[in-house]
Amino acid sequence: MEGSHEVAKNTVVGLLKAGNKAEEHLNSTLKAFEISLQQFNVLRILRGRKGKAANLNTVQKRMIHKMSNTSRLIDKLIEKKLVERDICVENRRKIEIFITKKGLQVLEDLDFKIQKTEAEILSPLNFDEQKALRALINKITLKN
Amino acid sequence: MEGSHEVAKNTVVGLLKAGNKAEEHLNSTLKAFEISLQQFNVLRILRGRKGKAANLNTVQKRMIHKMSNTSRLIDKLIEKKLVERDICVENRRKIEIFITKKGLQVLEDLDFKIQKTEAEILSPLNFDEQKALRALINKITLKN
DNA sequence: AAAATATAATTGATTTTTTAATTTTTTTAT
DNA sequence: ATAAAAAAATTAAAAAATCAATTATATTTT
Repeated sequence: MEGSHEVAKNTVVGLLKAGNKAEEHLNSTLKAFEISLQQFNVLRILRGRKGKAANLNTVQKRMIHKMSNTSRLIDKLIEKKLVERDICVENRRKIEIFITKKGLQVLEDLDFKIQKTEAEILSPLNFDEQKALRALINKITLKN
Repeated sequence: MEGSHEVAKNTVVGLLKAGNKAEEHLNSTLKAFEISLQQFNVLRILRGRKGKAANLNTVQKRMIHKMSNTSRLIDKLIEKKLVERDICVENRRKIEIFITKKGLQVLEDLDFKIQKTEAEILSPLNFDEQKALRALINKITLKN
């Protein structure tokens, strides 16, 4: 019988590899648009807010990355005029971030290509397997 | 019924998050040892060779990262006396990398802690779920 | 055999990421 | 009301990763 830790080890290593493979695929699709995966994620988060602003804290929590990095990442997006930043009036420590028209446009241009890339990443799995994978992964990430 | 692309999208995002979460956990365990996850991976790859040397090319292929980075990563490990590098005699373009006694010792000291961390990462899943996850993930990464 | 091409690894320059410290504002405690 | 602590974001310094160019050796072609 297979050692329980052997399974855990392989699974974790596999998780790292799969995540990195996905990242690589996506990054190569985004490269032509001169946008990084992290920048793309921020844009998608902001689009998801349907016009409402998000503060950095919120964005950062939904992302995988460190706050100080998110801060600079937003700087880059501002330089590219894809988002805007305001100081929050109720709490001047906070900032509010909006996606611009141009940002929305870039996302629209990207949508189909990213969709294809995502399909490609998961192409070895059929629909039910994809759902099963999602369920298992969600257990890991949503916990705690 | 759920849109097929919606599933793919969520699954890929989940994959990225899960991978990053795992990386974070592992890095925080490794931090006390002043070793990065990538360095740790190289050490494990070398240990897996049971005394035989590996050339950079081989190490790099098993890793996720770029060759030029692997090169410098090895430099760091050499500085720490965890590995050694020789020029390959049959083909002087290649190099051969060995793990040292000290490197093996560090890995041994780490083994149990990493094992615990891996278990922790996967703690929301039972044994069968872990095996299922591993199988699905392997389909993704082993393909092509 | 010499020139051209390919392979393996390294190096330099730049960009990203991380860690730690700092600034600004708000909240809490005295 | 003032001082201390906490929260939100930024910045500086250091480490790691990426991209492109370079060096050194080996292989292939003419």
